[in-house]
Amino acid sequence: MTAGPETPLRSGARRNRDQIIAAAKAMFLELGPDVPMEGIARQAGVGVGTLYRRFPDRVALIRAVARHNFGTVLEQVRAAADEEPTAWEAIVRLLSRSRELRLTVQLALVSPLSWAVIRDDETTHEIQDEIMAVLDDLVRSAQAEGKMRGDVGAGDLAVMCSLLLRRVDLASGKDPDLILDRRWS
Amino acid sequence: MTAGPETPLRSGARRNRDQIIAAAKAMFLELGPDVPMEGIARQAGVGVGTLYRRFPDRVALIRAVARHNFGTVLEQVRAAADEEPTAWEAIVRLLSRSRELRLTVQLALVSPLSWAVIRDDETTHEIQDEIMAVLDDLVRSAQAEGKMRGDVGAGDLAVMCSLLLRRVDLASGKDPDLILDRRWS
Amino acid sequence: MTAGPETPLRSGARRNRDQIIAAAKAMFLELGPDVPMEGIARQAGVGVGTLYRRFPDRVALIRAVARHNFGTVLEQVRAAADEEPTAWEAIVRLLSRSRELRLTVQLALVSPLSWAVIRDDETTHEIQDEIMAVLDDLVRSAQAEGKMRGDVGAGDLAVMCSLLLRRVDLASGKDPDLILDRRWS
Amino acid sequence: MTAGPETPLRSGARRNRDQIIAAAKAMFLELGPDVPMEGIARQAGVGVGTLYRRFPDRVALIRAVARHNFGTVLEQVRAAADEEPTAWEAIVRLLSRSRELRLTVQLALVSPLSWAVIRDDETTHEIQDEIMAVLDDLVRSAQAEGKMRGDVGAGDLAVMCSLLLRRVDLASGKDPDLILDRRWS
DNA sequence: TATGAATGAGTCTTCATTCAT
DNA sequence: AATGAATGAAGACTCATTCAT
Repeated sequence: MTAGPETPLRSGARRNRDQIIAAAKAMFLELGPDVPMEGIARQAGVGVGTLYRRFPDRVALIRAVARHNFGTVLEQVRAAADEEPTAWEAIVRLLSRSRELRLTVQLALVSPLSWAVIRDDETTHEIQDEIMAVLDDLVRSAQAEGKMRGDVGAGDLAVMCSLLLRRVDLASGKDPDLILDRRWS
Repeated sequence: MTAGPETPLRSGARRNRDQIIAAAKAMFLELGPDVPMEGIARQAGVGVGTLYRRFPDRVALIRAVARHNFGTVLEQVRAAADEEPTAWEAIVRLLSRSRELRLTVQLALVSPLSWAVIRDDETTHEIQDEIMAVLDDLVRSAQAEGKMRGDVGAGDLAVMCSLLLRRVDLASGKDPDLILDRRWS
Repeated sequence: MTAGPETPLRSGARRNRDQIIAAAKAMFLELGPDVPMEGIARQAGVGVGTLYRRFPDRVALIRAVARHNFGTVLEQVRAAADEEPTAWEAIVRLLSRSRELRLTVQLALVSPLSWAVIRDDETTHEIQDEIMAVLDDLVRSAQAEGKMRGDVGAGDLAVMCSLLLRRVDLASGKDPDLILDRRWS
Repeated sequence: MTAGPETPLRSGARRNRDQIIAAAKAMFLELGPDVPMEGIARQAGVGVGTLYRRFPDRVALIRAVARHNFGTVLEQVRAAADEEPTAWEAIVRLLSRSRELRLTVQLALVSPLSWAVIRDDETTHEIQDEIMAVLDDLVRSAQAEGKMRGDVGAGDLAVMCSLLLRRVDLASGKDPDLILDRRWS
């Protein structure tokens, strides 16, 4: 018996977990990451107690949502790389049509708390690194395809993505400086 | 008596007001617009009561900070336009060196509340319009100078500034779409 | 299990609710309807949070106390009508010995806030109407018994009760005029 | 010179005082004796500072308003006694047409605080005693005139006025008992 | 294991009172 | 003497978190 007696319970628990993350993601986006935990629980169709059983506190929940978000972005990035005929088209698809990317970014920016949670979560970093690796490949391929200016990989894509996905601390005094001088000519 | 009839009261009150806005601006940036009002008051060196006398509630305070921020941006934009020898250099100076711009933007993005406050404040809109007017002039001049590609005015500058200064609602379903296709070639 | 599915939770909650209303009633009478909510909670033996869970704000609490008060008056009026041998004796019992009636009235008069709450609560009005219906019956019966002057029903009883139980607005300019002329001869 | 240099100032001060009392009386009636002092000051057309110069705290203000109210009632009672041809008519005029009386009463009942202030103010008591003295005379005269039942003086007039003007503590357990038994036959 | 009632610390906000001008 | 700005203590209310059922 590979499937023990716990399987149905596990799947119920899993459903709960997913519903909570989905509800939290939606409410974070709409109302910021300060929404009452009880509201999230209600939206997810569970009691607060259940929410707290899965996620010991708000930070844990934000972390889980962040991982989920970045995980989805990673999937989309890979899908684009796999499915589009050229690297260039993959990049265009990602940048112009990825709503997920923007939502993910928004969560990261939306509050000092969520920013800090993401900054400090190693698992999220790993996902971000995987995303960046795929993107780097894409950029290099696109340049090899002759579809992209040579200075873009470290420039614009960074402005649009790296800024968003990397741990750049906007509040710190250190400007990433956006490589702007080169760009506007 | 050199001073006008209300000068003594006004000057103290004015100083307080400025201190409160400065404190609020700093703390909003560092900790988000949810920082305890009492903390802001302490930082400003006044009692909570004084803070509430000037700004009936948090929204009023956020609004005042936003106006102040955008007002400073406007000053900087005008200063750059006036002081730099060419429009092009003015643009570069603004985009590469304006910390104020980034801070202003950050407040706008940092929470649903501040976003909504800015979106609904007519006075802020007027300042934003003035900023955009100066920027439009600069872009047109830079293009006349031959220093800027013709498609930039409506493109990149918009990506960097318009997105930031205009009332684009990131949370809405409608993508500004970022004119990306043209950009990456 | 003898108890129904919600009995355990409900019974504790119900007890809390009753304790809160009792505490509020007592403190409203002694200190007015402005007593700190926290004091009421303490008196009731619960935390403030519990108080607010049952009654979202002070108005809701005043309303609940008013309904409870008038409900008790209704019970007493009915009891008097049922238990006394004659209508006349029922009336005397009510007017001379009903402490509840006076306390109820006092809450209504004690502050503009409680006055307004009672004035606007339809449920309270319904209870008041039931009270008045029983009283009307009693007066008519007493007159039939020959124990009461014919002009009393619309006069003194109204002065004492109707003024108290009906929605007469003392603060308005319109005098109920108290049918005084007839009375003092 | 009987009128010293202070006379104009004194009269200004007196005007201030009167305005404050008038404003306080109006606002106590409308909003209860908890209205913000600053609101009273504004209504009176003076600064808070001035209000506090005249009345060191809220209790002093309530006391002053109470004295003023009862003083006006006394004037009206005397006027009625003087101007009406018979005691009976004076009584009818007072009870049926004295709006002042009701307002005065209402202030006394309206909150535990004002109740206590009136209960403890000797000056107010003296005014109340004068009022009662005039009323007693009127009742006795009316009875001599044969216009009033002999049991009224201690009964109804007490119910209507004494209850209102005397220091009966409604909240105490001791019922004045309203001499009801005799009344309803 | 899921639920939601209870708790109370943390914030917001008001307003009596003081005091510099 | 009049003014109204400043203060901070007090009270309202919310919500994260715990825990009995």
